[in-house]
Amino acid sequence: MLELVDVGCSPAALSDAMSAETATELARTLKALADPARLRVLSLVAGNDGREVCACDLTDPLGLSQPTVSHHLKVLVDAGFLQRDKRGVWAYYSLVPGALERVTDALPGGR
Amino acid sequence: MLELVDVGCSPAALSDAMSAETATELARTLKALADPARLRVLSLVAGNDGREVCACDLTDPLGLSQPTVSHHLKVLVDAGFLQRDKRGVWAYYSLVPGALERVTDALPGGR
DNA sequence: CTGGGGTATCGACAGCCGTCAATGTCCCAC
DNA sequence: GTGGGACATTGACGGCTGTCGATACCCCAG
Repeated sequence: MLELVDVGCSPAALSDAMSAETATELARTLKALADPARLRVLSLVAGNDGREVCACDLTDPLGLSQPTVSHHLKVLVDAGFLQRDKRGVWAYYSLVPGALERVTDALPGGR
Repeated sequence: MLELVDVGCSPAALSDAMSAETATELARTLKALADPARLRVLSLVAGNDGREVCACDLTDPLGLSQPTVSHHLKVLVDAGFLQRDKRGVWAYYSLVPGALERVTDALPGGR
């Protein structure tokens, strides 16, 4: 007999996947990045060489209403990408150092 | 008088943001990554040291139905992260080299 | 050719998300 | 204290998205 069947598909031959919890966590962080408006916010803040950016500076270049900008800022703060510093009437935002690097390192194949 | 008003907020002092088109494009790519199931798929494929992974190997570790897995694979292929090689009845998937690096480089502050 | 099995597609449905107008909150100027 | 302005929150709405069952496609074995 000796049926050396070449299956062409060897199930269960996979090394362990990223755990479901890790994947969910990372996905939540990536969702915070996966929006044009938020990417532009980060770009604006990052483009200012670490200087803080006032919320009032953002609604014009983004072309969005003030509540919408505020919403996006909150998402980025909650995700750990931005930090808020409210001084008096104004709110200043700046990058959290290393936040983006931490995400790219957590990606599959990310070192 | 000499009112040296310190405004505390200097609008329009921002360098140019990422263009709306670039942001939309990058956001679309990131959306493809921002899902637990898809991250685990990439992790499974990447964890196999470049060897191809058969679609039939994926539905079990993911705990999802076959159509759903097929859907996620299509999203990852369309986004340029995976390439499909259908040989006979089976479909083999492998990483597109450099796809992930290209995304991380496009991120704000992503040099 | 016929049957069987691996994949892809379709249709439907629930839940999430981005957006805005309206409103609330809080701090400063007067 | 009173008014105004900057920012946050709420509520509502349309659109997108992940999921599944059902079904179609397609290749190989016999």
